[in-house]
Amino acid sequence: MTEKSEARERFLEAAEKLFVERGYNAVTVKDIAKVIGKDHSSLYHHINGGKSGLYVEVMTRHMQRHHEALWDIVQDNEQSLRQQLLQMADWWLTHDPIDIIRMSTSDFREIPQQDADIISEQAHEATLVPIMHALAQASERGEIMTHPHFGNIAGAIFSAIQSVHSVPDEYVINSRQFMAEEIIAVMIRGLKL
Amino acid sequence: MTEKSEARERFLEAAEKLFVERGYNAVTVKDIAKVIGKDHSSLYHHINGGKSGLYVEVMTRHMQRHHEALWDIVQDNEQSLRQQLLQMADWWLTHDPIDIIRMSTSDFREIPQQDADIISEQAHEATLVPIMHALAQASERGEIMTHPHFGNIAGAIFSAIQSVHSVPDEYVINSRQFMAEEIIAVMIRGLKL
DNA sequence: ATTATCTATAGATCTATAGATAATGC
DNA sequence: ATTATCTATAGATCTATAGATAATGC
Repeated sequence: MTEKSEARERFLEAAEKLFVERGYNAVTVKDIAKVIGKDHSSLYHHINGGKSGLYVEVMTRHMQRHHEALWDIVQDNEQSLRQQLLQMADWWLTHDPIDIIRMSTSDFREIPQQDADIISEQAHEATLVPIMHALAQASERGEIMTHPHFGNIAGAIFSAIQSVHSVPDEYVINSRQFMAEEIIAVMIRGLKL
Repeated sequence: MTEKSEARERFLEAAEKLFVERGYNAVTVKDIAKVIGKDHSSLYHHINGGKSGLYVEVMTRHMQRHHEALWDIVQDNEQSLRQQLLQMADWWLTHDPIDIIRMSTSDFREIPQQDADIISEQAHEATLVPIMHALAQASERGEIMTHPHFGNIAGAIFSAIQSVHSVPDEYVINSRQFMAEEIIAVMIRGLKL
């Protein structure tokens, strides 16, 4: 195995897309190899730890990408909670849904618990923590009330926005971003002083 | 196959529990049979359509149960949106999470699309429609504002409450019901006139 | 010479069925 | 006599590896 390799990178990207879209069990190593037009046996030349090792590597990276993007958004919009949440919504709705429940009830059953714990923690850092941070800043500015359990509220906001993903195309009003905007408006209004 | 049978019913119940908990692909017919201490080949004596037929039958029933429970709650608490939502939250948090995303991106890939469409529609009727109904009633009473897209708001409320399921035990504040109560309070406040 | 890819195949697991044996209903 | 359960096994699929062949780097 080589750490740096064009082919390896393509395997990782294909795997990330499929694992995130369908979950661990609905993806075979053949599915992944097929995406980039190679035989699945080639995958084992580039990846350590087989399918489950691949999942762990790829999901770790996936969460890191979300983490970076979210913190950039938080810092680029420091003066407006609404702006922060709108930008987050835009990011989430232009990427695949993050199905925490599926990960913990299905995917994590197939990998070592130690790895599951790491990915779980990363998911938390990449989703709820940035929202909590934005909420805390906004309450310091007096933009919203202080709330004793911002973690709980952050979870609600995250899931509410993610829910827009599961609206079928034919029921979308204007755009998914618009729907998220409506949800964010209600949430912020409910937190106003 | 016999429609009415003690053993058949036990197979169905075991299957419902496992499919809902883990999703289609993370459950084998052996897992299901093991729960009730029978060989998996016995399952085929009671069930038509094999594993996928079993899934369809069991998930249809699952959604119908939610549907009935939710409408009972709506009708037993007609004068208070808060009470309706609190009761719904209590129901959802004492049952397994309803992972619509997992169903549509993983489970439904393994069953005929026609069946997937039916279950999808049932899930909609069992979750969002009751909330929409409660919201419409509340706006008629003047309890909350009229909002042009109650479907969107209902989706947000449903997902926000469901999100409490994915909070690990050690991070639960008071109880999961209490956390749902906080979320409901913010949502209702955001919808007040 | 080293790295990447493919062919072939082992071994495990999974769904499903045939057919023998056991349990139950009349 | 009918219904339910188990044993045994077929056939498909999946992960993983060994080893031959092709491509690439120096």
